[in-house]
Amino acid sequence: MRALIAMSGGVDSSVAAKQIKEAGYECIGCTMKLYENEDLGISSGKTCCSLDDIADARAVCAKLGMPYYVFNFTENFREKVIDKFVRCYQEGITPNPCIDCNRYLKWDQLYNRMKELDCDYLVTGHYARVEKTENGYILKKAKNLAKDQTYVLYNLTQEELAHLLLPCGELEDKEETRTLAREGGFRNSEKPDSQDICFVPDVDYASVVERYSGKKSVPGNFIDTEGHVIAEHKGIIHYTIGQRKGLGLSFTEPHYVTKIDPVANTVTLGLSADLFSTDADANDMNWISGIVPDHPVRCKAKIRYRHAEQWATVIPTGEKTVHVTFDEPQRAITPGQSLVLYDGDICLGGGVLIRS
RNA sequence: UGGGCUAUCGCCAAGUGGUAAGGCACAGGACUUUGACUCCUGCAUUACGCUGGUUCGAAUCCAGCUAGCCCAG
Repeated sequence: MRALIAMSGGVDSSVAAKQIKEAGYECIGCTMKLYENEDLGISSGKTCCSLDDIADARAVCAKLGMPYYVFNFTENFREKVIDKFVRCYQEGITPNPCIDCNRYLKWDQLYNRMKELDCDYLVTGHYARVEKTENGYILKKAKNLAKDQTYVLYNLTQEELAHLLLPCGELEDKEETRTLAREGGFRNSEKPDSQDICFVPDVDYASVVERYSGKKSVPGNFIDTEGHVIAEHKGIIHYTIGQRKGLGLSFTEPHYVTKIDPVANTVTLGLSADLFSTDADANDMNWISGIVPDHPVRCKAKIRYRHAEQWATVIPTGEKTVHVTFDEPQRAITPGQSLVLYDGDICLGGGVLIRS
């Protein structure tokens, strides 16, 4: 059996490679080059495909005795991830580029490369598990629940799951991951976990939006829930629902962004209590089973990566759309973020929240 | 230029003789493969509009000045 291993240069995917190699697969390592680091002024550290990262991945492959390739996916990444990222912010919604990157790069581009290279499986360092049941494949949470990443994998299909191996899903905790990396003698065994948006050099995503779009954000009005103008904002790309910091305004109590109107170019500010609601709609829905339920589904749901899943009732309203009603009001349900559904430790699928 | 009120950190605001609460904002950190949220830490060191006075001791009492607001003009 042949496996193509997607390696970021980080610890997790390096350990994934080690596990698969030791399991007896014929392995090929690869890294997707997603953007020109030089353009963004990125040197190393917290990204997933800087020159240093590629060197790390290459070194691990050499250690494991497997061939290694770098695939240039910069065009695809720009089109499917960055362009969409920019467009979303300009429309006043808040994208999750990691989900798009997985969907369009890993599950589309890389999956095709796997086939072209005559491999049977694609391997990544994600913390999640794939299992085969009598009713098909299921996506399960990782054993290491603290690192579970099923949230960003909800777009997987039966066909893709059939050719996907996620060895990190079986690891108990991060220390086990690092121990395996040390055993392998990997030079990146102590490398910090990645975080932040890989193509945003510092925390300033807004300047990336401005640079890629070539448009300066246009200041507009902060308004209160009654519509009264309070002050001027820097442009809607700087805000997201539920945001408190960076408003530059002081009141007797904390204020949060409760609404963004791209047409009027206004940002509504309200109190924490104004952020809670029970209902939302999502589109672009993917049911991992491949079957759209013909009845309401009782399950748990998350509305952001780091959100404790909550009980909800999900009603399919079309092939690709659902309406969700949470048992308890949820804070800052944000258009552009993903709604992901769970039945116990099984990820049922998910979609993208839209303005209601 | 008659009367009244108010002047404390960027903003709001406690404090009424005993040696400057708190909230917001801001900064740094933690958390985190998205944006947020959250949490932690820091943030007026003789300083409380200015100048004097009373007092062992004042932001807190007194006087004058200055500024702003309000009501009469």
